[in-house]
Amino acid sequence: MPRFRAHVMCLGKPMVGLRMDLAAALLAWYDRHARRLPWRARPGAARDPYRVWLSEIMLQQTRVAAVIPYFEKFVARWPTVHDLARARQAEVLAAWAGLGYYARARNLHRCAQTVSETRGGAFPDDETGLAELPGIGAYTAAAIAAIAFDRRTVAVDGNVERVLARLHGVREPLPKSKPTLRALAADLVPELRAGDYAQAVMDLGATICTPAKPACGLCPWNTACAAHRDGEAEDLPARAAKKERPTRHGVAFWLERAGDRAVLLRRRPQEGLLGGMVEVPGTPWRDEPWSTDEALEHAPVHGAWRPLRGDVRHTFTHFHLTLSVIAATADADKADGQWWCDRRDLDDAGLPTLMRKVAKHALKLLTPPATRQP
DNA sequence: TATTCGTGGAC
DNA sequence: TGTCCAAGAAT
Repeated sequence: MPRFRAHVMCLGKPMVGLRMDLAAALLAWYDRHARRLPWRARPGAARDPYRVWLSEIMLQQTRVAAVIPYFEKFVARWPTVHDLARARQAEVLAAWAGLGYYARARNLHRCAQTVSETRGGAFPDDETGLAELPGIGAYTAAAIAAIAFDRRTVAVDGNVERVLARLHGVREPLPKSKPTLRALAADLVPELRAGDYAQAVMDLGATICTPAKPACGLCPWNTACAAHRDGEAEDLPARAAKKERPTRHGVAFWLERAGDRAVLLRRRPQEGLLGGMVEVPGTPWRDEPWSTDEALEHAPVHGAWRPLRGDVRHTFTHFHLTLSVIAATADADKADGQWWCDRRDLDDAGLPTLMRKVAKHALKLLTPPATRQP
């Protein structure tokens, strides 16, 4: 690391000099290469804490490319935190459908109501106050405080952990190395431009210091990077072995109303997987496959149920799911908590991805080829 | 501290 | 096809 070492020796205060030089180099890189993202203010323009907050919640464990269309949809429909607070939870969940981790949407709505109703629409401007709000944890509080209010915080996310593990050659696997990486990250945060710095590390991690095949040749920190020097950038950070995912099984009941062929839907309970989301009625999910007779005990109505060939496969974070689908036509009225959804409205019904797969599967098998859409 | 929460792109 | 894992939080 010739360039940095020379600078350090001149200063006579090695760690301070190194830190200043690294932060300055990263900010200079950021000034040239910052991605233009919908939630980022133009240089010199005022930051909108609502947009910063909304983007940070959406970006939790979610890639930028997946977030952008959702962010645009949300700010167009709910331009301020007051607008979002006044929305029905069902509307917010439907708009969030497909983005995953639905507790984020429930907490987002609660948070908007708190900020709107008890704070006049003003978000807390420091880390401590932000962290008291639902859905805002240690990382997000630090990130919002830095990006929206230019507080000098230490926002440590997956990008920062990866970049710091490589920069310092930390071989201890995550998550045990978290405290070490946080301390190393804290040493680098500059006094000025804390918000830009936080976003710069994100961009570095997302575009240069990527998990696979990092572009070390383009990295503003490559001359200081221990992993690059030792040829092990792609091997860091190490991670504890993850345990294998079991496969669970369920049966979905595709019920069409006689006449207009509207489809029966219902809402899942607030807690747990897909909490509060719309679903096609079904059995519980368990480790063993279901026989048809067994599944029918959970059917929403009695009728001439017949299995559809094939099944629907979906993978969640911690298990695989295989759903078989059985179908029937009913004259019966809906039960409490359930409703009929016109076939043409299914795309806008707020179905999570698993349930969209169920609908696609059933529609394909139950729609006569002659009338199927081209 | 460990588990439970989605989804889709990259490989 | 399967595996990895991404701007984490809540419990």
